[in-house]
Amino acid sequence: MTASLIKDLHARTEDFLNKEIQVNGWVRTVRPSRTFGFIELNDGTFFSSLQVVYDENLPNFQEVSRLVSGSAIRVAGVLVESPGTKQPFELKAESIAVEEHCEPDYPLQKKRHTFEYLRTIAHLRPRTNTFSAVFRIRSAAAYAIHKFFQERGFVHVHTPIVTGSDAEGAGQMFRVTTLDFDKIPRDEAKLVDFSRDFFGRETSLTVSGQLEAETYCMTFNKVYTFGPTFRAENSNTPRHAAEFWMIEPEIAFAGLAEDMALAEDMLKSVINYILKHAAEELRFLNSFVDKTLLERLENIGGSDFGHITYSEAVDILKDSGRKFEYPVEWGLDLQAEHERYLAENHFGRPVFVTDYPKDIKAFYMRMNNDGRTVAAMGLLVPGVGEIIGGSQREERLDCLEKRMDQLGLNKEEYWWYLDIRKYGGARHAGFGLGFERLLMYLTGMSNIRDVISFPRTPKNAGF
RNA sequence: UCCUCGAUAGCUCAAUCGGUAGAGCAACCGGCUGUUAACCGGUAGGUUGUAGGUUCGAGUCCUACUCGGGGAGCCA
Repeated sequence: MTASLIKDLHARTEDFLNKEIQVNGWVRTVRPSRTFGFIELNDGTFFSSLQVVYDENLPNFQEVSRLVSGSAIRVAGVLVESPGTKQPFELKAESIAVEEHCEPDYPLQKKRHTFEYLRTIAHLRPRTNTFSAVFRIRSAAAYAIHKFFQERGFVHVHTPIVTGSDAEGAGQMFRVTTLDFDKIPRDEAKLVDFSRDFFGRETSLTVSGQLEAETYCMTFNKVYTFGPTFRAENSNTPRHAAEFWMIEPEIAFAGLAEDMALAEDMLKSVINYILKHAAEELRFLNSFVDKTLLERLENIGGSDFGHITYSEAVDILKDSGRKFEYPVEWGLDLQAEHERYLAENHFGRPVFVTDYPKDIKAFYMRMNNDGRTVAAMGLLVPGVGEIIGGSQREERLDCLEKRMDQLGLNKEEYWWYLDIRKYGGARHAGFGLGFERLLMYLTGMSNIRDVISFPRTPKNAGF
């Protein structure tokens, strides 16, 4: 007999009820009595477990009653309606074969563990309710993002992980090398001779696929990337990881307004997909992790995101009457406390902030007509902070070159990026979405380390 | 990297003024005829994060380090 999936038992119960079936899975808990007992069985296909009822007619009744949580078993029996109130049906076992016993020092218990402890057993934590919910949602959200872009004609571009550009400008980079650290080759000036390294030049892990994505945007009109990104910043916060996944769409013949509309549509689409396809998981997270989660996600579909300019944000903060630790002054970047006030107190929903002063933003952002702000946007979200950063890109070659000169950037390093402006460059815009930050918003988890399977943070790459 | 708080049994925590280590859960043994964080009884389980120091005596006070939480910076 082929094994049935617990997911299907829930989806098409009538097809299985009162029939002989087999289910393979892992024991979550056993509750034995003298002549019978219950097993919570989880097969990984569905959030909820299946209750198995067994009794002393099993030849291996004693062995089954002593099963340690975590053991892998195969159960054959009849699916029947359950007299208990916590589950609609249960499996009346006719035989239980032990696939593999679990050692008694199994670290997971039937009670609550702290997330901090579970991080030390990252290889086992997906077996807990919370993490199985988080990682199933992660999978569904990734699919929902591809679905959203593919259905709108976006081309998925795989931009390189290893990059030769040392000036992508988004942060500290991890170096990629095969040089022997005990015998580093040096040139006449005693500098490291990267011409003898694997790629014949200095290389690093990417901090963004945006510049490469822009080039494909000028071919396919609408493109997106979805891949790993690496930042060697010594950031020790619940919102930063050294390795994370980023989604970066880029659209041609479009400006900042279209860019923001795209971001809003995408977020709403992903949220609606998750509400529909991960309902069990969201219900669980709503009761045990964040009591406001479902309400927040359900409300977002019907509400429009806020829109303010940076200048308006400064005015709102100044007029708020709030005492902030950091000063609010036009030209200074918004601090975390300011962003929180805007998203959580003033708007109470996601809000786009646009048109930042040029001096606090990247060189490639399009200069506005006022000459002192750029067409940039950030999406602030309650509880997480900045989840998206984007801009209309500077498509005018002379403006871009002038800006690079002002900032002292080496134009030769960017020759191919500048070429795009020479050869039929068009207006275009895009943004970067931190996938883990989106997941924090979707799950209510408050630490980025708990929404990525094996998190890499400063001093932590043990798995 | 800075500020701040913390580290005690496998896990979650307690230990009064500095006086010599305690509970629940897990494990193990036994009981229980519908449980669902099952329940009841028992057994075992400790170099109190590491290294120093003060003291007759340190889980408790001091110093350094390691790791972790929260806040900040950098950013997504």
